[in-house]
Amino acid sequence: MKLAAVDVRQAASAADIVYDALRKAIIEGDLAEGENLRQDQIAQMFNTSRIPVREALSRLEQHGLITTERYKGAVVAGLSIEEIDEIFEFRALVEAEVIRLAVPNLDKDTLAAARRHCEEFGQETDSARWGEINRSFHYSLYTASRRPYYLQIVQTSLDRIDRYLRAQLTLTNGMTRANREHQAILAACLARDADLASRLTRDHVLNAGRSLVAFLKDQRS
Amino acid sequence: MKLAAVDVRQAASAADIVYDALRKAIIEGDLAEGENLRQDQIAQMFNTSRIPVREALSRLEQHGLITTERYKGAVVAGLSIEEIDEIFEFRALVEAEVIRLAVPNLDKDTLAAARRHCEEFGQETDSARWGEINRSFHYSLYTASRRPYYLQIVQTSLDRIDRYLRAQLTLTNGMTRANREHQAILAACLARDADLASRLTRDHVLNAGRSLVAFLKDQRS
DNA sequence: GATAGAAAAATTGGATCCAATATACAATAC
DNA sequence: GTATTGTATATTGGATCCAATTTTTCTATC
Repeated sequence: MKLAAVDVRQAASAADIVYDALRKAIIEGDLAEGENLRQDQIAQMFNTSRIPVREALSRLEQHGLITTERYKGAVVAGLSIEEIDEIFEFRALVEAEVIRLAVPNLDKDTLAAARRHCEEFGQETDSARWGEINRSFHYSLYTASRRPYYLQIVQTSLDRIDRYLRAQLTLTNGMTRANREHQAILAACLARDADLASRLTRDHVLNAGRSLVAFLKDQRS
Repeated sequence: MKLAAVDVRQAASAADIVYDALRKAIIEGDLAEGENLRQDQIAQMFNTSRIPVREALSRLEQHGLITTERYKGAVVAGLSIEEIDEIFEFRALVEAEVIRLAVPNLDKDTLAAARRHCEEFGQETDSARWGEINRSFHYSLYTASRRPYYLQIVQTSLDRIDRYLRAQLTLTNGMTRANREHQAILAACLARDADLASRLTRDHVLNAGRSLVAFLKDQRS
């Protein structure tokens, strides 16, 4: 007899499942900013009690995706223009460093995967998938930095602003610029030019931030 | 009638209280690495049920201060040398940028407060207080950067390694070097030299990291 | 005495129940 | 008609109870 070894203890708890689902829904913008998250309602959706829901909400609050008020409940967190600006500035700092650390470690397979994501991004017409492909492209390169702590921070930063980015990309045409910048970053990686890749990544993030902030300023006024 | 307005809703929940207490205990090293955290035991300590305790543990896990395994419970998280090294490298990157952004905004009062913390750090003989004073010194300057998101990240990074730093400072004499470096950083801030303050902060963090890693390598072998 | 297996105890995850608080709405005074 | 008070309902925070799982202890066997 031959069986694939599976660690059954990896089975997720109800709180994990609820957390993942809510995180995804918030990131993808399926839950509107300011929308109330009723514990009972969510519990029923997942056929569970409110206990795991509360645990999930508590975690989401730690990551800044929702805000809660005692006896009032949780609402999907909204970010001010200033907060969004700060997060993009932060991402530019950290991601520029991550790609710099990654370049020396990039192997053939990683670069090939990044190229695929890059092409996929350019060809995809379903705007709902851009956010995901964008992450895949950058992460495929970032992972080579071998800096799990950096990457975790980058992920929580991305989580906070992803919903805005997606909304903007579907409504404007920031895609073509993003695509061009992706190709330039990839080219710098292929040329093993860490400094250039770092500078381009920094600009890529800052451009996206500037473009998003301008979009939101217009939309919110 | 005239009464001072007080927002009664600020009252913390049981989960908040437990979270704060456990976070403090872990950061200060009162809970040994690998130590089991029994829900029941903690609940009794705080005269509450296990529900808020579980919420607190869930939050602590999100911040990397503990690790949990399904049906097995929570233990105080330990960091490998590599992880500690990475966190110091990350802190050096972010804190160097934060101080650079802070310098232009430093006013008289802030600088005076920083000077007090700096002197206090040099004079304090109770090693248990060094960690706290160290934070106060750096944060008094960092706050002027007006970057709440950066500061939040810096805080969680510090939280992760604080216990190791404190243990080392009590056993070795890294204090005198730290004190000298603090004075240099403060001087650069007084001279409004953002670049120098940034470089010195970067070196300060990297030096602390190198010193700690060397100490731990020796201790763990 | 050491070891494998079964029973018992301990521990966690989740469901249900109760208390505290907030919100919505009706009743009343003016 | 409007503002204020009281009441009913909805919602959250926490306690208690039950099920799933792990850890420990006991026992039989060698």
